[in-house]
Amino acid sequence: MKILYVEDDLRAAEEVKQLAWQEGDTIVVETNGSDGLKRAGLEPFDVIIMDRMLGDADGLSLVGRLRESGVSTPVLMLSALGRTSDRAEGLEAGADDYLAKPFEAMELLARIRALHRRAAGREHSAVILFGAFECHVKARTAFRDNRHIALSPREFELFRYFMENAGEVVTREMLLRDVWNMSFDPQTNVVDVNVGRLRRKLEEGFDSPALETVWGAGYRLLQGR
Amino acid sequence: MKILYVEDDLRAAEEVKQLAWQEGDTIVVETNGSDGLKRAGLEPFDVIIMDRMLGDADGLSLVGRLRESGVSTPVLMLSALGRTSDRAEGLEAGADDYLAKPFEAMELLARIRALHRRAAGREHSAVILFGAFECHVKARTAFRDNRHIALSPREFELFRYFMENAGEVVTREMLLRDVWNMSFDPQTNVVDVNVGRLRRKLEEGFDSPALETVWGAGYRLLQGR
DNA sequence: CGATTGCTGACAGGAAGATGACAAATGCTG
DNA sequence: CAGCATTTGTCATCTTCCTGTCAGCAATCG
Repeated sequence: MKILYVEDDLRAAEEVKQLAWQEGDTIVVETNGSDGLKRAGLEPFDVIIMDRMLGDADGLSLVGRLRESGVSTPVLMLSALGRTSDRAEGLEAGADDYLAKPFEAMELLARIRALHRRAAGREHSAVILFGAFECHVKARTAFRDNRHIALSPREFELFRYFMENAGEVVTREMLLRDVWNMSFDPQTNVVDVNVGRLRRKLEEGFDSPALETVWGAGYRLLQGR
Repeated sequence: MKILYVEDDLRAAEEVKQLAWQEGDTIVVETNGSDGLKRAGLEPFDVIIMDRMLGDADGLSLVGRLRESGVSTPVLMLSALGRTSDRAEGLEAGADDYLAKPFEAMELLARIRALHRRAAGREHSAVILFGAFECHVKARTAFRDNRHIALSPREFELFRYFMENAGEVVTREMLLRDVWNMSFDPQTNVVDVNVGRLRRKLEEGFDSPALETVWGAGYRLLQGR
């Protein structure tokens, strides 16, 4: 992945650069706004990281000018200002994500990667891992602790959805909308029944639970170990 | 060349990484099995180097799962075990080469390069291997466990297509488009019938199944052992 | 304890897939 | 060219599997 990092704090830039290099990404650092703008227009980057406070310019206006000149590369904005209003302001200016300083270099890279995935439109990878679970999308197979689990079409779709939202609460409305493609309430308990079926298959022969019921809200996929 | 190196011994990884970088190759290091698996499913690599002994997994099973999920990137397996039986085991699991520890970083890179050359030519190579199956494209012959299997022209085309997409789900639409060269739905069950015929020939006289029906999706070629 | 929310087994209708029979097309052989 | 074998698409039928519905029961909450 090729990244442009516009930052005047060289110490911070160096740390991120090191880590990115270890991860196999290339980072080009520009230390002021105008050079950054120039560079972004010249070469194609996968992602741009932009500090909000630069010596010669405001990150906000830089993003604006970038967008104006037709550069649609996703931008992650960095700022010492952590207030929610700043975040909103940044996103409004055309940034795609916002991270408050100070941050862990690792966190930054993770956000960058997520941003890139989102932008590339390939949110879905061939393999999704979470806890003891594996979802092989292309092969349409599911595993728990390396043990294969046979799923019906609907169950697999459900499982994949839970894997894509691993650890988060998934509501019945979300499932109806995204798995059943229904925007209305079918007045039945389709979801419950099918989640129940999936749960049984995921838990049969294992000790720890796989799907947790969040009372009054929905369901949540657990680590499974 | 872009290389994925799954290794928990960071010292060893670093040395190889340095050298590879000098040679103009990019190495991404993952230090445990599940991250390695995830990464391999996300990005395309030219070659994967995999340590056999990892903290959280066995390299052998990782290769197996990789192959099952449709990743056909060549894999070089590393191991402290130098016995010939280990080598054979590694190759059987789906690795393409095997190198005993300790090794010279230079030697590793040479092997990697050789592997890549071999694999690059394999795109249109005469032989496709997967599990117990062999497909000799030029000779138009098929084998399972070294036993020859007589196929009709259409059956052979089908078989080759399954071999090229080994481990992944192949839909009826894909088959119609790529094997029958039909962009429309013939409203018949041509595909079903012919897959059935192929299946019978591939399974007659063997214990384990060869073609799995993935309900609501299509078919999938299995390892056959 | 009543009300709400969630779980589960049974069941039926239907969709998806498998298979045997048949026929048209092709190609080989004498 | 006739005769035969092989291939391959079509069709009808049978089988298997999937999945929504519902009713009754269990769990949770106030």
